[in-house]
Amino acid sequence: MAKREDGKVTRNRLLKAACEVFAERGYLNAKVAEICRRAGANVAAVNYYFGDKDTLYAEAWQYAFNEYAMPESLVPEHTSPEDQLRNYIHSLIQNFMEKGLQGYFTRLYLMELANPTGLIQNSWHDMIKPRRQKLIGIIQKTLGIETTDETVLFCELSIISQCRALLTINRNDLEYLLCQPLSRNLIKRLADHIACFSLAGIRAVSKLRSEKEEIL
Amino acid sequence: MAKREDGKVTRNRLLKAACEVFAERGYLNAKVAEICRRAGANVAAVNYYFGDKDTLYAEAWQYAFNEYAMPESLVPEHTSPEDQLRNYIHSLIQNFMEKGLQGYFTRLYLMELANPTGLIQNSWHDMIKPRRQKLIGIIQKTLGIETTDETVLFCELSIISQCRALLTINRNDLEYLLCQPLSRNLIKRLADHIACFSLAGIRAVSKLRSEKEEIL
Amino acid sequence: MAKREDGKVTRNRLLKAACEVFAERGYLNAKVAEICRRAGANVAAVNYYFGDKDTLYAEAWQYAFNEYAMPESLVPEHTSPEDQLRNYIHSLIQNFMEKGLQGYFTRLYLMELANPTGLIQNSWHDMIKPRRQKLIGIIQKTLGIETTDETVLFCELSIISQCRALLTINRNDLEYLLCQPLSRNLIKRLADHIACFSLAGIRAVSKLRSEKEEIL
Amino acid sequence: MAKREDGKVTRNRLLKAACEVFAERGYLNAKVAEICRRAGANVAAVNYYFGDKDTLYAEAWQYAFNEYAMPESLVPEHTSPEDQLRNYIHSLIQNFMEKGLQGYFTRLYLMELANPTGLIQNSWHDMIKPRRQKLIGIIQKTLGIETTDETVLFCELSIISQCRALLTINRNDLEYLLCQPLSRNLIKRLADHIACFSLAGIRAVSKLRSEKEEIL
DNA sequence: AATGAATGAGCCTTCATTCAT
DNA sequence: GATGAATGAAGGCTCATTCAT
Repeated sequence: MAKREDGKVTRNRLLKAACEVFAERGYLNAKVAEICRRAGANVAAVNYYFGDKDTLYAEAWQYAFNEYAMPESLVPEHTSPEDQLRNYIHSLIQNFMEKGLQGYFTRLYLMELANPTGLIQNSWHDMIKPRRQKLIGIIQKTLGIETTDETVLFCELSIISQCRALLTINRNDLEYLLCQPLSRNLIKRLADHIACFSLAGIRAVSKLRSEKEEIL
Repeated sequence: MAKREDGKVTRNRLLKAACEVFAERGYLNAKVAEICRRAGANVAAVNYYFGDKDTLYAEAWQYAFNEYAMPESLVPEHTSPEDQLRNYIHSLIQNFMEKGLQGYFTRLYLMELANPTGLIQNSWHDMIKPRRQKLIGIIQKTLGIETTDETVLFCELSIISQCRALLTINRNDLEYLLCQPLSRNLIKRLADHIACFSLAGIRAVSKLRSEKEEIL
Repeated sequence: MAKREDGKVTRNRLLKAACEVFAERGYLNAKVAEICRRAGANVAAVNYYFGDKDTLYAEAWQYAFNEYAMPESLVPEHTSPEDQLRNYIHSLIQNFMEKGLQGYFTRLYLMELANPTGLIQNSWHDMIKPRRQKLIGIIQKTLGIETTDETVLFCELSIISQCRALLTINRNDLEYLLCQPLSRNLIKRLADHIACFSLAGIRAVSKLRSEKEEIL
Repeated sequence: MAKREDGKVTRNRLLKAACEVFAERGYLNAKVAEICRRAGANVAAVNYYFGDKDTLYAEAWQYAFNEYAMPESLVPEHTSPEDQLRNYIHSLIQNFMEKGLQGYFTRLYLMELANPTGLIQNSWHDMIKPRRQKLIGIIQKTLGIETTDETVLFCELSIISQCRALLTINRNDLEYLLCQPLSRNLIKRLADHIACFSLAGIRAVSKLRSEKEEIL
């Protein structure tokens, strides 16, 4: 019985190590040998437990999502939509920028976006869905509508894009662009900026939308 | 059988093939052998003309930038800042979305962002600089200031991020997010959205900035 | 078909084959593939066990030194310095000339001298040290001194040079120079000659040295 | 007519460059590309003028011998055999140790000894012969005999070996062995040592020889 | 006569995977 | 159930050589 336990333990250590290495290096640069080494397991362990590298990758994705992904209840309910948006953006950006276990999922996500391996297409949308709902809800409240039309989706895209860009860019380039070193405070100011910028944006396109509708 | 071409001819064929393959597969997945094959040259051709894969990569970047990148004079002068911003965003996005096979530069750019090879750091900033100047100028005019303080750079980042995101995402995912197929018209509407959204954003943070200054 | 040997077995076969090939062909001409072939192993075996060709080379050196080098106790104690010197030279030369295929170490040594790879500099002096001590001791006794001044080192160099030269020269050239085929007896006479020649040499420079000292 | 001249000029520049590079790096490490570069000629020049690398090597040997080898009349006649031997050794060692054009031949010679390419076996002995005669003559005079028996050849070997060893060893190792940095003065003292050491050696084996003959 | 473009054979190394134990 | 030994396919690079001009 102890042995069966050991099996699961090793398997989990492999998954954790896989998240680390895939997140740090991307799929191609990640070496199964290193994953095994970090997991304290044999070189053959990956093939033994998962069959091959591809399968390990897909399972690591799931694992990362379950273990590290942004907590569901990251946005306090019962506050104004404006505050909710600000909160959402802040928590998203902090999640991006801070090193640590919670960053794995976002990194994997990013890596996959830029270099699609085609190995996780099945689970991709399902994993993303709950997060989207939250943001879309906030946008709808801000706009004062309940439908999910093009305008809402465009706003979602604008907000997500601004947040995601901070991770897409490597630290050096970001510091070069902003002409100052990254600090906790800078990140906070950036989040404030994005919230303010986006809130105004939402409202502006809201007007545009109303005008269009009136015409129709 | 056309041997002994001008030398430059083969070299250019290699560069073109390199752009294709690097853009399609990324640096690691790109095989020197395939580049040579596509260029109709011998496996040793890359070494002969460029020394090694790294150098070829850097030169392909330059080549892609020169051949395919957005034309310098993309924004008509003598219009209102609002129109200039709209124009800038439209041309940027169209460049991203419509070039089809010829969007090599943007693809290379993206790949490098996600998986920095560190091989083009020297030329990187130089290639980007003129484009930035243009956008920063527009933002300054919109804000009615001439300095390049944090607020300006934040706005630049917000705008660029929204545009770039459209390429970060692969076509299928984008269509999934927006719940409709990509069309010329959709792209136009998206550009309009980003312009409107951002213009309002700039103005909003402008106010914030003025308020801050008054306090100081 | 004897797969899954102890691991050490294959490793040792590789080391032995490496000694052979490096000794026969020198570092550059030695091909990893041939070493593996001779060891009955896969091309990747060298990488598996040693990481790369350089490390294999360094380890082969150690192996050759341990396996084939001249036995420590080559000189009987408690005899006159003259006899000891004669013994030392005889055993050194015999070691050089007679070991046939097993003279790996001396061959490697020579190859390295002529084409320094810089890969064994660390172990080099350590491996040589004990042998030197023995000879230096004999020379000191012959000179009747205990210090290790320049004169002693010059004598060491003279003696070692004469012995080593017999290996520096290939067999054909040596036979050409001496106008007779190499035989056990010729080697013996050569060793006698070097011993006699050197003994007289040591004594001569000894006198020179005493005279110098008197002047000072 | 000027063109035919150019051909010979280039050919000679190639030979000179080949001597340099072969002497510096040995046959295997020498790259034809570098030889051509140093000669200011095309990559294909070696093959054009000499057919292949091997032939160039052989011709470079001849060239080095003719151009750089020790001058015939290096030993003043009409002095005592002792002085002649001292002179011979001094000039030989200086020839070895000093960098410069004259060192090429000796270096090529050495390289070939340690890593026989088998490409110059034909000319080898012929090129060496005149130098040997000079030394053998001196030894014979010192021994007071005219025959070239084994004893004479052994002495020749002993002397040459000591001199050659100074080049066989790389500078660092030599300084390590002698516990002091190489200086012009040290080289002079070494040459003195070898002369003194060898003179005594010759005389000692001379006695041995006489005794042997008496027995016979 | 001489050159620069182009080639191909071969080498070292990497790495996911397999297999006997 | 799990491991360490062993493999093979493939990649980047070197370099002497060839060939059309």
